[in-house]
Amino acid sequence: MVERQLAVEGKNRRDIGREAFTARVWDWKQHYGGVILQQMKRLGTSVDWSREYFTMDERMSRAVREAFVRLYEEGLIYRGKYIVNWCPRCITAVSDLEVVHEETRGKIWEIRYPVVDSKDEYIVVATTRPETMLGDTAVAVNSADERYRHLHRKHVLLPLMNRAIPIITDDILANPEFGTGAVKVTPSHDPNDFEAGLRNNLPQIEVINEIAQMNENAGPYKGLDRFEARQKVLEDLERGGFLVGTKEYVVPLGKCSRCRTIIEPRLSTQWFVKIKPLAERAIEVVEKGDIKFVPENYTKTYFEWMRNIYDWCISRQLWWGHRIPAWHCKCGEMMVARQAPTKCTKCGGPVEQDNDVLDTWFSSGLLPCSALGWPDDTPDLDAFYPNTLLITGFDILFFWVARMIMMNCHFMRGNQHGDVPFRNVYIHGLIRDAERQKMSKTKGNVVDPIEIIEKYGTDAVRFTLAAMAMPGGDIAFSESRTESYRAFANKIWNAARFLFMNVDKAQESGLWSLAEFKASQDSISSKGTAGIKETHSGAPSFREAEGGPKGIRGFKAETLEDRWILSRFNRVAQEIHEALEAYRFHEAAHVVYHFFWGEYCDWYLELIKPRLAADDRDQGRTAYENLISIFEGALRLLSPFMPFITEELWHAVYDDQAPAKSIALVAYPLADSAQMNPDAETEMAILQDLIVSVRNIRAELKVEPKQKLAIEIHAADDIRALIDRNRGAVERLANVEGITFVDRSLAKAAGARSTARFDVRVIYERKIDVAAERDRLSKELTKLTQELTRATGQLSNEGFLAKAPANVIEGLKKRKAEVEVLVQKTNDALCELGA
RNA sequence: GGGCGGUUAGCUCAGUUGGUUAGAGCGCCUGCCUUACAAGCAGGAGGUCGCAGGUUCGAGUCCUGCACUGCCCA
Repeated sequence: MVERQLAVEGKNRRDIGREAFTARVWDWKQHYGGVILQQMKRLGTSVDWSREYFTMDERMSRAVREAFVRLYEEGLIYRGKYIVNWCPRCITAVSDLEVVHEETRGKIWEIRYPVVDSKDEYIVVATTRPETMLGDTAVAVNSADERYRHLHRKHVLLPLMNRAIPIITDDILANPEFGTGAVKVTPSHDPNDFEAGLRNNLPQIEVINEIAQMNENAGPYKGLDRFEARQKVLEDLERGGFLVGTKEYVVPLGKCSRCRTIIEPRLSTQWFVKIKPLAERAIEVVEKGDIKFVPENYTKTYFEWMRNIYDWCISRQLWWGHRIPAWHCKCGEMMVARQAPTKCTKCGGPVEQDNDVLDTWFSSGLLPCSALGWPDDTPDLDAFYPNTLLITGFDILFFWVARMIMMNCHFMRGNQHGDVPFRNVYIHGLIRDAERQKMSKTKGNVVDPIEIIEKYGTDAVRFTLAAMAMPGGDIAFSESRTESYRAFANKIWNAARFLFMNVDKAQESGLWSLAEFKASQDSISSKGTAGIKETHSGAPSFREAEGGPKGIRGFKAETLEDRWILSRFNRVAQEIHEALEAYRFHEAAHVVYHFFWGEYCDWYLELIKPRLAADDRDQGRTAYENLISIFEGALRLLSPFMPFITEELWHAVYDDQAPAKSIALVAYPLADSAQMNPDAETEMAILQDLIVSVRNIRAELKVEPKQKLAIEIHAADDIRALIDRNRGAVERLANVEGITFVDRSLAKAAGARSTARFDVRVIYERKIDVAAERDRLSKELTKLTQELTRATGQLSNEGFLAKAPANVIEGLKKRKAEVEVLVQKTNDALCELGA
């Protein structure tokens, strides 16, 4: 980024020098590093700010030097002249991972090389990079290729350079099936040719320099840019009659991931980590399950890569980064040391530090232990290593995760709590932009979270991300989802307004006050705060809260809706707990959303309204107690997703006398199975069904919303009793005045609805839309009949009865009975309509 | 070329070890400013789960092939 700024000023890093450049990078870091921290704070991340560190801190540098020196001493770091991916723009080597491959339309040229001492005989080779022929040192053919058998051990004359080069056999490089079966070999400028060159002891002739210009070995082409040279070479080949043909070809081009410049494979002296020994252990720990990936299919990707790994080029010809702790003397001696030597250990002469810096991932790879104080034996290291969980994106699985595993397993070998850097790796999807493009600093398509936060609020943004974070999938950032979760935050706020409005009234009349709620909850905070303390078991931290209180305190389940909401709360707490344990954040978000909006607000608040104003003081007090205690529990459930709004409201619920400094510090709700009540849930479902049915009929009959109507209900005694007990609720929520129970079935009646448990009819004089009703009923009948056929078929299938689990059979029987009733009722209704 | 994933409602996507009626948000249609909330409430329409086979009592879910598509690595 700093280089880019310099480019705008018309400069490059060499113009200003190493020192000034480094200073500018620090400036940049000072400025933008702060921006990132600000973003984290705005996002409400919960981090231990006291342990903040920066890659270039002295602490980190010490760890890096220690790691480098140890690996060097163990023979796992070596220096050598190898072919590397070279970016002629950055003027540095880059690792394999930093090269992006792109398929580009290009050409392939066929060139003939005359055979020495053989008139009119040629070998035709094909290349996509004719300029590299200037550095050719051989032509390779397959030893089994009959076409060239007679030419083994002969030479060809390299056109333009007039240099005799040998014809060699190399079965790895030369594939008889491909093209002419003969290939030119340029050990200095192609990785495969480089290997072949080593196998065959070929000279390495470099013809391209560090900034991709032809050098003195390129003879007349010296000084030309590589692409200009390509044109010139082609022209000269053409003129000399060496160019046989040209074909269109899709060329895989390697480009620099930083600047998109085409990578030039180039020989240079670099530092490497011998990776195989480290990779073996890193594979083993994952195989043994010491480290688990979520989602687990990344394990396969990981193995795939680790088993085909190459030595890691760790040196960079850059100026920003950890400098390689090696010192060179004019006498040729090289010293690798933790402390800078003052003079050469061999000749006593002055020494100079190696100019290269380390690949940034070298220091990042140490992070799990270095951030905790390694190489010192610190209390932090003892307490927190191995870490429980690493959360990251799959795009740096190899860059970072794999290297952390390799390096930490190596340096922490023998650690009493285990050598692995972490137990679990949660790999989240990437947040992509609207076009599903990966966001990146260099591409400049980054959506600034602050902007979205300013538009929708942090809570909405966090909830969106949680709700869309299904394991393994990317998130195409969608503002419409964020919008709906902003509405959710608003819903929570409005629910709170309703509560506090009523609480104020109750407080004024001396009926009830938040102080009573606080008193009933005191025990909540006394036990188990949400477990910050980590264990070496690697268990998620919220497990720690299990010793704490369960369910809802201070709740008096007096009515059906009380028993129902209490049961639902506990079930939801249970579901969220399970979802979070499995890193299924989207499921947890979904469940809590539906609970709060679809159950607490839509039903419980509506049902409890009359009780808040009841004449009976005890009844009123209970209602407030229940209302607030569920709300408080819901806030705790919601707080990890929406920390800001829940924090604010939570303190308000305790009238600013909260039992802890923050909602984040109290126990996360735990389910209490004793507070679950399946009967209440079933009964409530029937009531909801009834209310919805009536609303439904009213909508169809287009009854004026304000007009209350009487209804008739036909149902079995127990259902009748249930409805009777909750008569008020039905009347209010279904906009009904007067409920009559009748003994005759209402299935055939107009303006009626039937379920398996009841028939309900709205008494209304207006004619129903017969055609529409018939349409609806026959559609339903089709569906029901299909279901009945399926169920009957299954239940008469001996295989099913023999093999299916009992509860499934039981359930199906029950359902079949219901469907039979419904088919009957629907048929009756249709008959009545004259169908 | 090798590896991994995706294909479910108009759109964006859920749907864990196969099990009763496949869900959500947005959008759409109808009606409501009902004193918490119009960023809302009530009701509704909309799906042969990519195609073709197979395993099974039972397949959106498992297997094989195909089509289209995305990503990673060479």
